[in-house]
Amino acid sequence: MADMKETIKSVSIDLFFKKGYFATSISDIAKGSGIQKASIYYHYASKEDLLFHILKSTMDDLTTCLKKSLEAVEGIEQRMRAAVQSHVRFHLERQKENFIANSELRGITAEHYRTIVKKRDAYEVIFQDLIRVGAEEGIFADVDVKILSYAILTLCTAGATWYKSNGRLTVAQIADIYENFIISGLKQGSLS
Amino acid sequence: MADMKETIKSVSIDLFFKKGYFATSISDIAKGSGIQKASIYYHYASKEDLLFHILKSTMDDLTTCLKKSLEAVEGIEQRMRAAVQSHVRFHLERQKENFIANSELRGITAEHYRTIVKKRDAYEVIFQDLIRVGAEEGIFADVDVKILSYAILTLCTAGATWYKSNGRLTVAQIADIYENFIISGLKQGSLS
DNA sequence: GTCTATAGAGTGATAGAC
DNA sequence: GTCTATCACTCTATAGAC
Repeated sequence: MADMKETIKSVSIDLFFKKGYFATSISDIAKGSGIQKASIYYHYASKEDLLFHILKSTMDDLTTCLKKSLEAVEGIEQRMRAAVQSHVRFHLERQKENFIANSELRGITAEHYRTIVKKRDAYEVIFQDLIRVGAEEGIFADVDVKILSYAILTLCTAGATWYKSNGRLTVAQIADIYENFIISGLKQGSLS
Repeated sequence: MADMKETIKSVSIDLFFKKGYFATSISDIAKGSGIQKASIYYHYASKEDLLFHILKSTMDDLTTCLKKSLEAVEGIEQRMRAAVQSHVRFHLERQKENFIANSELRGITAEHYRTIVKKRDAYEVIFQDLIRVGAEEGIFADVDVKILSYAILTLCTAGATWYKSNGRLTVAQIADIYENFIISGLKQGSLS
């Protein structure tokens, strides 16, 4: 109970993941946090503000994580492999937040929505550039950049829907499976 | 206004797609249908009953569509290609229902949930069998059947999130892109 | 920083008239 | 088959005490 603001956020992530944003009440969050519901409003301006905080920090951390993963990697194929690894791992390791980030965008105001979508677009562009340059260099097949970038991202994001941390496969194993599948799909039979 | 029961269902699909199940009220549905909210309950027992009707018919039609697409097709690779085409097309052509089917499962009762998941599992098994047999026959690489089946299905389902019917690509073009990407990913560089 | 109390609106659902 | 009226409840959010 060190930091109540963080406790509330953490409890909210659990509840939004399990029940959904609209199905979760401020009362539920208060109960989970061990305080009265009025006290929530000392830490967050509104329920929407709380959701926005979760979405924003998740998107920021996701982007930071990707950029860090690409820092020292050279060559388009290796960079794409690193990008996929980063994306998959982040989504599995912070499963709940990522699930919320992908399913509760309708819960935020129009202005906040624009902020999040802008961040998401910038993230997508990094993948799109990798696909485009890879195709230009002949490493990848001549594919539709937009569609393939959505495909790759959704594919990896999907893990956040069904992944169980005590399941059959580790995060590293799942990331490897996706990495190989995606690289093969991008090459479409052309030589490496 | 021919059949009010169908009108209510159709209006609900639009609203659940746009705002989400929990964010949509019976009052909203009544307004959209041009009747009073009490009249909804003549046609459907509850709001949850309405959602379940939508989910159930979507899943049934999806499965029917797949089985029909596979009827006369021979050879594992061709069958997988046909299955992917069927899955993508159905998801793009009935975008709203499919989006709801993939995002509002938390809105139904435990018993109804089991009914839907059972249908979904049976659908997934068709894809898993194709991957498994394909790998046994050496047509596909020796991949993880479960993970790859989830990957393939989510990939195609994703279209329902971003697809716009007046967009740059037709349903047929998108289906072809996915088909090639997936088959390449399944083969992983091995010969056809 | 957390509490009790409550405002004010909206919710799903039902009763009974027509 | 649709209506009006209403029940019983829950919701987000605020006021003001401590």
